[in-house]
Amino acid sequence: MNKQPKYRQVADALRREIDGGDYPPGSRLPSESELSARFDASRNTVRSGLNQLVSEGLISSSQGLGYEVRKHEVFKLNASRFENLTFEQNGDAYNTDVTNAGRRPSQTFRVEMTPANSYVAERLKVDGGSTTVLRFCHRFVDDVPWSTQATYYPDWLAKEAPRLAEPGDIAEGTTRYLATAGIEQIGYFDEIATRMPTPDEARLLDIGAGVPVLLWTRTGYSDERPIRCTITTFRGDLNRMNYEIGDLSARPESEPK
Amino acid sequence: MNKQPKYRQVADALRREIDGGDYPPGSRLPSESELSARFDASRNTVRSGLNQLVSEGLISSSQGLGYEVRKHEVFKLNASRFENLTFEQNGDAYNTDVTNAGRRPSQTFRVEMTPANSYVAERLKVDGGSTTVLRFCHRFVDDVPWSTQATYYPDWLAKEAPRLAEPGDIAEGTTRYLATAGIEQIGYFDEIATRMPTPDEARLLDIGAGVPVLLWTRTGYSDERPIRCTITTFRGDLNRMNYEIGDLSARPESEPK
DNA sequence: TTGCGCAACTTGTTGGTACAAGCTGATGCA
DNA sequence: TGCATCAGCTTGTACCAACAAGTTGCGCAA
Repeated sequence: MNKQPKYRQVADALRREIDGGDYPPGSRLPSESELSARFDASRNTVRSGLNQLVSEGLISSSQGLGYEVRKHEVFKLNASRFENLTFEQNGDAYNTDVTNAGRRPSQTFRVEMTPANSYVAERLKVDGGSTTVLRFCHRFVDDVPWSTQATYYPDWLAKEAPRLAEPGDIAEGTTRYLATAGIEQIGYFDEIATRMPTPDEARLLDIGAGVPVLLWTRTGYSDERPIRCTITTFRGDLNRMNYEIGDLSARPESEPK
Repeated sequence: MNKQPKYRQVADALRREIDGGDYPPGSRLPSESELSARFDASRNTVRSGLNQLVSEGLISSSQGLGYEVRKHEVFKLNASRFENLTFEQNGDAYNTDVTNAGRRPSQTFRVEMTPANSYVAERLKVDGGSTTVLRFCHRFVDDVPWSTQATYYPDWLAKEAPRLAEPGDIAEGTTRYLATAGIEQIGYFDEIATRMPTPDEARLLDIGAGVPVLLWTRTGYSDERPIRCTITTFRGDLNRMNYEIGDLSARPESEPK
């Protein structure tokens, strides 16, 4: 006989049907009571099964509406080209990338002075708790929260490049501005991790249960020392990071889907 | 008043206490009935709250034992050095990396012929369903499942380098073997994504609920065309990927923790 | 025609109960 | 002493009930 618990049978059956295309992305699942009748299980048991799929990120639910099959269009971010070392873009690579994809970018922005936490302090090689300039972006694509980006600059750098600590955009791009101030960024160290979002992140990025975040930390170096640390938090279901290494001339223009 | 539902209050309180160190990694939480008394909530409500923390990956539960605070030591993988273009390692970068970290690596290995799925076919620029050689690794660190790695080689390459399709290791490393066969890998395209594991992946990697997987796809190119596609699936809680770009001479040897 | 409000659906929350199943230590028999 | 068993803890599964709260559309009143 079937020794799987009933709630898991429900989850497995629905997962198969979703994967098989019976319920395409964006469509609605039958209601809990219908499923309850179909599987001859109590509403609680059906809910357990649905909950499983929610925490796998396959479906989402809203009160009064029902369960919907999640649609996920991933957005590709070419990290090795993102701020190319030879071709310095003017900082809004995000804007051009999103616009090129036919989507509408928007963002909120703020600047503040804040003590470095241990994670940032370690990467900037400054003392924990010492002051840093934080430039923070909250980015949207078609008004859907997409990512948050926090860039920390060490105190000594803000003294040499005072516009860093002023509110408002730096039109020519911070990297280029720093170059005019004599600080040239010649290398990066990228770290990529994933985990489930904290409640704060889930709120900021409007992440439902079952969607992990992709954490991207980029530490930029001059020829002497680290000059910035950028921590970007992406919705894991909507983003993919790409790196090109070496000679890819054999690679055609069209990227894999 | 507090308008948060009770099960969330339970989750938030416990999360604070775990983050605050009241329950260090590896320690056990009070039992459901104790928590039920403490929060003046039913066992079901407490279970909902605990379930929340499980799906955040913060705790795990086992029948008969109780709830345990998860410990997570991340393992750093330097992807840009992993198979350096100038310094060809002999393929077991994984073994040396793990051994250097004072851990014990082990793996199972198999070779098979398999039709390419659309994901692989797109990257190898072959027809969907055409035959590929699959070399598959299931890797462990200290007997804990760590990652699975599936490398697909196109059919035409297996004809030029027949040892690819033979079972058993290629001692000098596949990259080096391919070079002797006149196939030189001169560039990579890396894609990194994250999502919740499928039930299969959860089983293979022994992933509890609430832990995402990190997906790393590396497509290797010769000067003419793609020659391999490696798909690595990591436990997201135990791994972090690093990339070095540009000149990092200013970066000291010691990596950030 | 327009718009308000309610009925009838949906999921969300919380309580209860019962039994199954896994783990641990104590007890007692050989 | 050594080992089997069992009591008493733990979480896992499954059911029931009731009400809260969000959404939708129908129908009636202005």
